[in-house]
Amino acid sequence: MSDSYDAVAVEARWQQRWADEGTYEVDLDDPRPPYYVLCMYPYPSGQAHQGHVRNYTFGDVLVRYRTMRGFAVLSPFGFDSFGLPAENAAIKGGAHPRVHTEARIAELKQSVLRLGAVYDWRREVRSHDPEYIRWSQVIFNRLLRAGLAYRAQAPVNWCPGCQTVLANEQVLADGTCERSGDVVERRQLEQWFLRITAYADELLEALDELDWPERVKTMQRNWIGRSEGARFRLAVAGRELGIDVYTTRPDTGFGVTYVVVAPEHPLVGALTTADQRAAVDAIVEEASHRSELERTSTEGGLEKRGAFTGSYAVNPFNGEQVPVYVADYVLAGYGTGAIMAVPAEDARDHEFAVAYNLPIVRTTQPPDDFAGGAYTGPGTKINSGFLDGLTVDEAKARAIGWLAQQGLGERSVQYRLRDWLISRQRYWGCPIPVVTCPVHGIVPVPDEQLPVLLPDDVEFHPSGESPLRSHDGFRHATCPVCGGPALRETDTMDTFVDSSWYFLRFCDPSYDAGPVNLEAARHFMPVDQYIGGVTHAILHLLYARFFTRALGDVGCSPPELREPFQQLFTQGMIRLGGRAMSKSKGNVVSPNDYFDRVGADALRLFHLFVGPPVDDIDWTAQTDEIIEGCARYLRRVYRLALDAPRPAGSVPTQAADPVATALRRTTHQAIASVTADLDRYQFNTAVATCRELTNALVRAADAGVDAAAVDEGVDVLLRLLAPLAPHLAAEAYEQRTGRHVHLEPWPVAEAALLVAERLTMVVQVDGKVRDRIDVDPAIGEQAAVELALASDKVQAALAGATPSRIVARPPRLVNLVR
RNA sequence: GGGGACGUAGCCCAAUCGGCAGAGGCAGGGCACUUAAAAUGCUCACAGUGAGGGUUCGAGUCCCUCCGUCCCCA
Repeated sequence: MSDSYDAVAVEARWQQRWADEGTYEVDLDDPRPPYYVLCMYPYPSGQAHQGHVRNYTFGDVLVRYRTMRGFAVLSPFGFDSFGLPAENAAIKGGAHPRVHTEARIAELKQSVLRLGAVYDWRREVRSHDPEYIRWSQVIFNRLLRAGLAYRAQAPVNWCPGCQTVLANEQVLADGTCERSGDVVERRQLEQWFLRITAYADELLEALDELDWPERVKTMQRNWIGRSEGARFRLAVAGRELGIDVYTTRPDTGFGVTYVVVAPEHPLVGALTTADQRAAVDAIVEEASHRSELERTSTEGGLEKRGAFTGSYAVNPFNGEQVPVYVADYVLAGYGTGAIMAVPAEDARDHEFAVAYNLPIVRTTQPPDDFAGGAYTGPGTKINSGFLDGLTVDEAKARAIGWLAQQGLGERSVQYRLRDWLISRQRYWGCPIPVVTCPVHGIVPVPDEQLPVLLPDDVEFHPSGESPLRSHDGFRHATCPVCGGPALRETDTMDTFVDSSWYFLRFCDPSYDAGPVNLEAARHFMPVDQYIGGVTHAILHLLYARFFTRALGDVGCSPPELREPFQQLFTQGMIRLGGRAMSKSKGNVVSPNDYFDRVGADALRLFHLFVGPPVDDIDWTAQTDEIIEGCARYLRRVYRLALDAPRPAGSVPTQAADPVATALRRTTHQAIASVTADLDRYQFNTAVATCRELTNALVRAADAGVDAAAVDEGVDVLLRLLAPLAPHLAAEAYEQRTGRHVHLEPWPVAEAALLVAERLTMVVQVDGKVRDRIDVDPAIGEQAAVELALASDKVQAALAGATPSRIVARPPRLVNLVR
């Protein structure tokens, strides 16, 4: 039964062989040009899910394809092994996070191996490894010394149920904690920050040069949120106080009819008069319970979300006194935490003004058909004193100049981006390596004493409080400066820190003179192809870009390396029942069942074939049938490879055998087409082309077409399939030729065979197809028109009329217009 | 509310520059092989491109409006 293909056995054998022979291990001294392919390293959640399969399949296709193209492809793998789920499991009575995590890693790794995706496993990195912790902490120390890490008070998301600060993404849209469901509060706490804002401009500008999806670049631009405007000081009537405001619309200064300060603004107390105290306090109290999202939304109106402080500010533009309000729609963290409100030209100010009966003065003339409300478009300035008659843009510049001249303010650039809060009151993360000494204050733990490791003998409290706080052995340390007693920092780092530099560590993961081997990083970086989910479009990718720059600037990485990921590819999501497939939603479909039933190649082929890699896919009732069809196709290829005639001399010439040449044409066109598709991530059409070639070869073999031409086609087919269905291609190729397909060069198309011998030229009369004529592809315009006019069908359609216009696009089309 | 992407056979998807709407597949019908079934092979049908308008000799492709789905920002 030579025809039967046992996918499971064959796949296991080749996986073993690639590992044993180190087929995909590369080193610094490799003479081939380097190429770095990387899939985002996963959080180890146990068995792989289809999203992993999709991701690693795409990556593996590129690794194998680039290898056949002659590159030394660096393809490492690792695990983002710190994080909340493991700790939450421990709190609920599960195993210790380390035990839990390592079991999950083993499971996930098993799935990845069975997928047949190839990695240089010598380079495996795991965030919770002591060596990785050590170097993360060294990096922290460097950033601290350079002033890029600092400690400060900041308003944070505090979950009273979990007794910890939450990251923004752990707060649900309704302002509750994703874990406990408690309403998240805003609190002022001392936290560690990384100064990503120092790189805001650079991170923004460099986006232009990146070969990334436009969508992702746009998201990053919005996230950084650069805006230009003015910052100036408003005097408070009758008081020795000034309120600093920031505005992107200094041209609207004459339309300011009130001023708003954020509930957390430091001047709230001073501005509030005795009779307004109760109302203001109520707003401040309420705002502390609302999420930022709720506060900046106008959903449900702005009534009851602000209060008059009792104070008045002076509008410097016209000298009028305007009331100062406290309202939750102004955030303390953006700009100066206070705004000049222009209800005529800002939607939220307008809504607030209507709700509180405040005056509205237009300063830009809206168009005649304007429906009313706030007008934010361009136009001529009105009611604006010295700005009258100017355009909005002219007025902005003039207003800023005037403010500066008066000594009131200046041009100012603001970013929406804030510094990165990395403190987590959690156990399962990289400890922040500092101690607090009563004499010397905050002191970093010296490099030679690193790593500061997590103690294993801890108890997890259902309250959610970090076990490090109550672990005396960890908590009590000695001051590195004086040797006296000191308290160790118990906060750990956000896991996004770990994932911000792992790609640099992969270049030489055993390097022990620093976090990054500069020579290896210069050799392999930047990552040529980075592949992952679009869910990381903002945070991970922005942090990684920041780290790459910051590490270079503090001497931990090549300083000339500014961008980590040259080319980014973001794959689509997998949905089941209309929702994203994810473990937390409990709707995952395990790949392991498919490995057992139809083999990894069939599942890979499905993911490649079902649609464009960027598109989301739906896992439906039809999915299993398509996968079954992929398995059927692979068996068909295997039979073809075993049954097709072996070479019998060289391929015949065109003149000697036109049928064989037609087959060769199909073969070589397939090479060109698949090559172009793989270069553009169009895996679905690459598979379609392979199937087309297969159909042609099966027919040709059955019809007894020249054996050498069929043999050439089968040889090419198996090489084209090698990146897509690596086990089957390897097995079939070895059976047929005795050689290892993954060590073969990628096929090259013969240019002469890419041009069709004959083409069908369409002849239209008045745009309607009237005839199709077989022509030489090199036909000239005149000859094409002559042929068209010679057609009986065309003459019949013309009905004796002479064309008034002839559009000739040889060799494809001639259109005769009456 | 603002910005963006998408909408092609029953279903998933193709269609370089605006030039024959169909490459590939799933499901379905028929036929061959078979005692039968499975497996395999061959074969057939199925849409005029969400709706409407515009530009053009010619529009799935470009422009406008509307509908629907998804994403981002508020």
